[in-house]
Amino acid sequence: MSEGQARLERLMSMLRRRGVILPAFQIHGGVAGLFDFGPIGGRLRRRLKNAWLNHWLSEGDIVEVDSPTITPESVLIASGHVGEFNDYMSECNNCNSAFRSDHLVEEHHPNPDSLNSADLDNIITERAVVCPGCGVSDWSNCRPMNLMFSTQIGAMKGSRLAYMRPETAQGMFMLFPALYRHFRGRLPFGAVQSGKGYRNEISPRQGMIRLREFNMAELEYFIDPDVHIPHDFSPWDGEKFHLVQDPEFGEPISMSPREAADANVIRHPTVAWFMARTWDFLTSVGIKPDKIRFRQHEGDEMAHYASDCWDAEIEGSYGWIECVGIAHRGCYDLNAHEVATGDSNLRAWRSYDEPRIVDKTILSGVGSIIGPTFKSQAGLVNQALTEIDTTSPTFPFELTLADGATVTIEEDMVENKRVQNTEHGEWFLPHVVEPAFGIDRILWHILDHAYDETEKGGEKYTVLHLANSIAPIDVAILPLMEKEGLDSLAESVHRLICSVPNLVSYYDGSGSIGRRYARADEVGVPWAVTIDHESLSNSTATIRRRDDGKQIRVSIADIAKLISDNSLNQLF
RNA sequence: GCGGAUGUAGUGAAGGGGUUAUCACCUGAGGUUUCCAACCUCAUGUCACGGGUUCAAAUCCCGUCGUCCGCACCA
Repeated sequence: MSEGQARLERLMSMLRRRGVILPAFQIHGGVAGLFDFGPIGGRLRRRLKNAWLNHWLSEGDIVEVDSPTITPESVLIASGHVGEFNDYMSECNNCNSAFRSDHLVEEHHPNPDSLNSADLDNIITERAVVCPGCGVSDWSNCRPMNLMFSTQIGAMKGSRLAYMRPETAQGMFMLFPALYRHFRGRLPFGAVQSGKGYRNEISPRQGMIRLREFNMAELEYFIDPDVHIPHDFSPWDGEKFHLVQDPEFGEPISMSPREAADANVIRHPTVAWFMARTWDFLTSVGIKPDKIRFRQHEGDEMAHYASDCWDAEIEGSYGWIECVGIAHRGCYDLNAHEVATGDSNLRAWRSYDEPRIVDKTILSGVGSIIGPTFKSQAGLVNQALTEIDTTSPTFPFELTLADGATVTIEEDMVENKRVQNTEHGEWFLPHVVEPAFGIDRILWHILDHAYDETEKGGEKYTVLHLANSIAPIDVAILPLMEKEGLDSLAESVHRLICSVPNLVSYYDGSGSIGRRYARADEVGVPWAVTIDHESLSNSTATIRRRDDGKQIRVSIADIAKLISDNSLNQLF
């Protein structure tokens, strides 16, 4: 076993032992890909999610929403997830490799995605498709592999097929009309949502990296594609981001976000801006800057909805792992839901600078002829006539109606008509830039980067260097000994600190003082207050800094304030 | 799904047809200790589940479930 793997195992043992992250349902045998967050981990994740939420809410034009995890099938059909996730798999009976059936028939069918399982099996058999692995043509029947968890809403006959959401984004698209009203029709604006997402992985591996139920935090930022947003890139002018471009466009390069946007390495400035803000977030919660890179998706790995996508990848024990996807989704989703539902509220209004007087000539059906000729179809014919481009067709011509029927239009059935309209603006589909964060993956890398195995007095010593802002416990309260009133004073300090909202302390009185410092260091408690005899006489206590063990003496009454306003470091 | 490995206290490991299943660390209580995993005494807690063989199964056999590693899959 490599040293890296050995370190990984020691880290995971520690996380289990100390109640940070544990395999779920262990007494029932456990389930791969599902984890519990214990007393330390639960708090850590809460702090991380809060940090994420505050990071985006501080922008001022972004709001928080929350939508259901159970999602009706039709939503996910419209979004493309049902099609994308309902892949058929064929297995080679010779070498037991499994492949996507539609990939196997790609050369024999123009649109393999549209085929059902029987068609796929037929083509594979008739064309004697050979196994890419072993070259033999001996296939099992294909089976659907749905990566979404399905369920029903309601019972029995009245039930409706649904899935556990594979992403939170669709919920935010459903809320677009409410968001649009909330912001009184002014783009750009955004919405964030953090919550659970589900994916029924065939075989989850790599611990926290591939989960079946995971915490995601997504932001949908709605923009007018025709309006240039003047992003301020100056905060990052001194930073060089590690950008791995699609090889088609160029070599990996180091650039500030401003340079990358100007040079069109990042194609949309809003995408560049979100990449920069993502970098801010990751570094603020303790991800090491030199272990972050942005990698552009290559054309063939782009998700079905994305038109340009950059992943923030973080390097850790499993190599470079995608932790954030920043995608320019265009108007894909709003358009898809508009088409699926016919709902007209998924658009935004764009006023023209000047009202436009549109003067045009259109083909108009002559009612006295259209009516008797087409009878019940007459309405559809008139409708279709207004939609054709030309005003001077050659007669007679075939006209296709909305219901698919075709009719023949003679010259005497139509006449040219001049109409004049004043248009003050237009309804358009906003575009969306979506940064999507994998909270669990980020959390894992925070732990991975913070986990420091050092030596102390010839013994192994581990410290978790968590950022103060996300440390699950703010301070440990330790009586030097549990006697002579030191213990009761320490208990009261502990309760005092816990009574302050958003401050968490823990009391530890067992074992030598050094052991208790070690216990606190191992789970990343940044501060340790020690109550000693001097505390009894003058109400002061020592406070120890985790990362260097240095101590200063402060008034007990000041401790809560010093920790909550993060000003302690200035006293050292 | 396939192949291989595997399942023993909170963690990490040893062992094994026989009556109290072992070790270290950890945890708890007491003692000691005036600031960095000290020491002493004591204590809690374990053989994945189900069936079979047997006088006796944690051990052997069968099955199930789970986990890990490869293959494949991974918007």
